[in-house]
Amino acid sequence: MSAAEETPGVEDVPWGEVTPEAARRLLVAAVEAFAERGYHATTTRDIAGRAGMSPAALYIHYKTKEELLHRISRIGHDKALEILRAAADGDGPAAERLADAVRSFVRWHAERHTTARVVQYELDALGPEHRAEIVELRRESDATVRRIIDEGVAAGEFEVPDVSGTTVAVLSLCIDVSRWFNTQGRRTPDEVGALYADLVLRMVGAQK
Amino acid sequence: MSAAEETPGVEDVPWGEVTPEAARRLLVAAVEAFAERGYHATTTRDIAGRAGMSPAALYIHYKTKEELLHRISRIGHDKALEILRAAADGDGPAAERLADAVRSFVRWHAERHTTARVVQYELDALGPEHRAEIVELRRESDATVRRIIDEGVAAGEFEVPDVSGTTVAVLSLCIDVSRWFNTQGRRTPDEVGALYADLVLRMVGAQK
DNA sequence: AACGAGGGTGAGCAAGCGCTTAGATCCGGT
DNA sequence: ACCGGATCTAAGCGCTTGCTCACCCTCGTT
Repeated sequence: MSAAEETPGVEDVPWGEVTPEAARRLLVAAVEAFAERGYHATTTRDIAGRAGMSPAALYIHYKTKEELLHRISRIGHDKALEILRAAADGDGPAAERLADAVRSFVRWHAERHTTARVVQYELDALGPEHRAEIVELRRESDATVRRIIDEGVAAGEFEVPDVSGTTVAVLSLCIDVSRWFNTQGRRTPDEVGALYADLVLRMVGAQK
Repeated sequence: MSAAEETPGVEDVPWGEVTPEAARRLLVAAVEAFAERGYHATTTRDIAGRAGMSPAALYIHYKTKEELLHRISRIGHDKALEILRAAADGDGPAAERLADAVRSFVRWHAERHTTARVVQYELDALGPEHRAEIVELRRESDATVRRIIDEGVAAGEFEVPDVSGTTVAVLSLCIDVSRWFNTQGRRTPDEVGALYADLVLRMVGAQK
């Protein structure tokens, strides 16, 4: 178990960086709606309604429905990448850093699976420029995980025949948690994180 | 390597079971469109256009757009389950059967990733009864994989602390191949299948 | 007291949606 | 030669969509 209790600071609220307050309410409503029904099946009226506002209010804070998705996707990817980097930049052995990365990354995808579902599975609904921007962030996530595995192999901690293939598999495994994870299910985010960290260590052939 | 060569029989053509020919053309067009843009972003006019027909022609062969998705989903899930069961019902050791299952399941998800993407990720667009029917098929896929792992543990071949969690992870890993796999990418479906079979054997602690 | 800027609304526009209908065309059976 | 069913189309109906516009309300400032 790692340090998880903390004083409620400035940016601990999930969408604390989004202001003003009405814009945040709209964004939170959009995340819920997109996660439940998908971007294309969600109407701007539905989003505004969930936020307790008229349909026109949405366009005071966002130019288009697509801009809303982009904001969600951007903030979510930034957060995901930050989580991976925090673990990767530790100074323990590669096995420990990889386990940390998977554990916290998976925990985030489980705990905030509504957000993660939108962030990870609605990429294609973005316009070309916005999509390109997000794809670049994903490349950095990939590079971060790959680096840990590379270092583990170099240090003789891991035994991995195909580093880039294994990297893709590890990220895919973690991301897909947001698709099947259910808050009403048997497992807590912490439990899934622990299970997945163990599975990934096995995948890279780390000795226990 | 398992038996995979067979004489081109009645049902080897991907959508051979769909008749008449115009209905099949529409269904194939729908698979492509749904995979590219998602169910909700696809219009009936687009589907009919890809099949070289007028929008109204669709409704001669299918009652609604949702019925098209259901037909695709049903046939796809049947095929996926059949693949898993063929491997699970083998008579070798559990490790071999698990590797076979993952290899062929992954190969299908890579080779036919357009179909698989629709089948695996557009479940929520189905109506309640159709969704329930498909969910039941997924439960059977889960049970099939779990059985192999259970038997491997019982035989002392595997070392798995959490069988149901590992089952979910294995299936999730395989299914997500259809999301990221790209025909233009570096890897062939066979290569991904082999890589994933190896990774999964590691996940269950099979001695090599 | 008057102001102006920003946040909000009700009504509604143009476009596109899933789907229907009336009628044309094809074609094997008698 | 004629029929009847199956297949397909042109046109379009009723509705919803993303988004806009003219207007109103609430304030801190002067």
